Amino acid sequence: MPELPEVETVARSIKKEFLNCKILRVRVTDCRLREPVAVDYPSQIAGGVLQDVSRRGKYLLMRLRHAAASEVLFHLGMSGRMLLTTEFHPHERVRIEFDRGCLVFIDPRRFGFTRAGAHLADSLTLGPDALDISRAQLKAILTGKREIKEVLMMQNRIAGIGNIYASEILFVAGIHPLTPADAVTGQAVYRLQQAIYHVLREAIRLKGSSIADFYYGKAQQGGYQNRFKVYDREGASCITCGTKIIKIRQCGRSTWFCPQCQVR
Amino acid sequence: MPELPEVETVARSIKKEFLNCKILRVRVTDCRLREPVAVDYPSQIAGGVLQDVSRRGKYLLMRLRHAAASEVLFHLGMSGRMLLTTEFHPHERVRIEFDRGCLVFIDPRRFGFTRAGAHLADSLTLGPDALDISRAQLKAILTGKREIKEVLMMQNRIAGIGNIYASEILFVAGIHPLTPADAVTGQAVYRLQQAIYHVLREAIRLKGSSIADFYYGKAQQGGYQNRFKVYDREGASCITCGTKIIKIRQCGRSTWFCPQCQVR
DNA sequence: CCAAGGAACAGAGA
DNA sequence: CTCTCTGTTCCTTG
Ligand SMILES: [Zn+2]
Ligand SMILES: [Zn+2]
Repeated sequence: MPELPEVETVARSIKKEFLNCKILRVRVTDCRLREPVAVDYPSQIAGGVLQDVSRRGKYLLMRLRHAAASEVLFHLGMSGRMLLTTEFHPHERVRIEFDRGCLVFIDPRRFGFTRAGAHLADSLTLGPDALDISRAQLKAILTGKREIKEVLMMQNRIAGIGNIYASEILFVAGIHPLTPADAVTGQAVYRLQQAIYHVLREAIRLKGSSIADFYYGKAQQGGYQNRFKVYDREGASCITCGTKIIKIRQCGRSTWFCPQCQVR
Repeated sequence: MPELPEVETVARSIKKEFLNCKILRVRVTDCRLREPVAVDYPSQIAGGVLQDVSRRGKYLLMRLRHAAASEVLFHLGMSGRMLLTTEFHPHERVRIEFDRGCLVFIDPRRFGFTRAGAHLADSLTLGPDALDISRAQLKAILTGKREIKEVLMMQNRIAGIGNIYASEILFVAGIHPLTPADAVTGQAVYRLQQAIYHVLREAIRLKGSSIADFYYGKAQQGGYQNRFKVYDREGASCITCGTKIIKIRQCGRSTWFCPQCQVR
């Protein structure tokens, strides 16, 4: 799950719980993530006071005062979660103990990572954030023969969209996922921009999608998984026209769409 | 059971019984396998004459003449068996009636499948067959940090080895199952190649392993289950040094080994 | 530069 | 006793 809406949900829950709280202790239960957790990670952030929590694309950024490192960065990968709990979890990797409670990073598949330092956001080569990309910016990234589905997921062009929301957005925009990016022009650009905004906003409002055991904060579940229009609905009826939803393979990932409503 | 030696045994028994025999009728008793049996499966192979029976990794391949489909492919999954019998079996899924008798595919757990068509073997992304992998080929697949036990079971790297023979082979080679694949070098590669060859050859000679009610052909049993050196022998004494055999969990499967004889 | 595939990883589900 | 799929990203190979 951890695409833009899920990371946004997580960021908000952490901010609500721990803003201005102090980090007492940091425990790295298992450092073997996509990027190994640095040995000095705990000492870099211990003693820090949480000054802000924000999101950049799918990255989570925490700003600290009074710690060696001024920032902590997280990427949740495929299966990463951030829980507010004191209980131990089998796939727990990092535990940050605030004065008001614990924040636990759980990541069964180890595709996520965390890093402490300064100006960490600057090192990320991200395009404009999907939530507030302008129409001109969107138009500018729709270049080349790559398929539009793939381009929507290129974090260096537009940040925050992953495999679930790419399919959902293209359905709402009425655009066929195999369309070359540079063939998305005119009205379609406008529809795409609207679809990106509305799909992501609605998903954030519902606290993201909870599939495969995803939850956030105090083991709460999101609700967008009940609103999927095409994702994981192969063979089911299109909610608009009744045609059977099709699943195809695009650059190693699954894409779902309605062959009737989504034209090239 | 259906790893390389069992599938080889099954292939030989079918070839011996039905080579050049004609398929009179095909009945799909229950099409709900891992991959549903195609509706036109019976019509694709009825009338065919069995020209050859072979094995690719754990797959069974039958070549036909005079039928719409030139090949029939089987994978036995976890619990699949091929019996030469006229009697009905409770977990029977497909029955192929030759002029000389019946071939029945039985699969209680439904993890196997069968498919008719042309060039079916080409669609399988299998590595070199474990029975005739060269030392250079073996060396080439021993890359990455994955554990050697897991790599031996990756069908796209080396085809035919499953959970039973992986443990047996590593014991004979004197290699610890947790060793990273890229740390298996030099003499160990040679020992591994030899172990693969000899363990599988011996198992084929004994008609495979019969556990959990596996049998083949005319309800015959294999004999390799009486030769297991480590598989399913947790707590028993190592046949070489007397140390107690240990069972561990590796990527969701059980692995058995001798902590004394098998070093990293 | 682009495209495609693999690698890293663990669990669920068929 | 099996295989394929999954929310991501990065690297290598043409
Ligand atoms: Zn439709
Ligand atoms: Zn021993």
